[in-house]
Amino acid sequence: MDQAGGESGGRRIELPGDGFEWKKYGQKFIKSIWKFRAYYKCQKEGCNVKKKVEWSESDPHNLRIVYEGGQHNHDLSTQDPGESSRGGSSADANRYNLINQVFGDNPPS
DNA sequence: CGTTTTTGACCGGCGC
DNA sequence: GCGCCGGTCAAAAACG
Repeated sequence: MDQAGGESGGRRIELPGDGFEWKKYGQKFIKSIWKFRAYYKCQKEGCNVKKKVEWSESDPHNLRIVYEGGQHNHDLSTQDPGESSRGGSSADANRYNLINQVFGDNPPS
């Protein structure tokens, strides 16, 4: 990741930090929908959660993130203290109960 | 040195 | 039965 890459080439796409560590294990261009698809896996042991990122070649800013696997096995380490301590930290992780979350998705009408 | 990332290629499942 | 697609893995290279 950043530590090794040094960004000499520079990541082509900006990934929204969701508070978890993911390892990219695949990237492919789905011509069926004319969009790129990247596959990430949670790097926590016992955490078989997978993340899929899909974005269109013309709109790299439109990221559609889909979480798979359900819930994480470890506590969500949020960068913002207070948020997790805010009434029911477990509730925060609960939001990930929905197997799939979608981000972006803003087709101009 | 360790770690991570990137790309290519391969395989299985499904539909008709 | 066959073809096609999506998904995953492996290896190599580079950086601090």
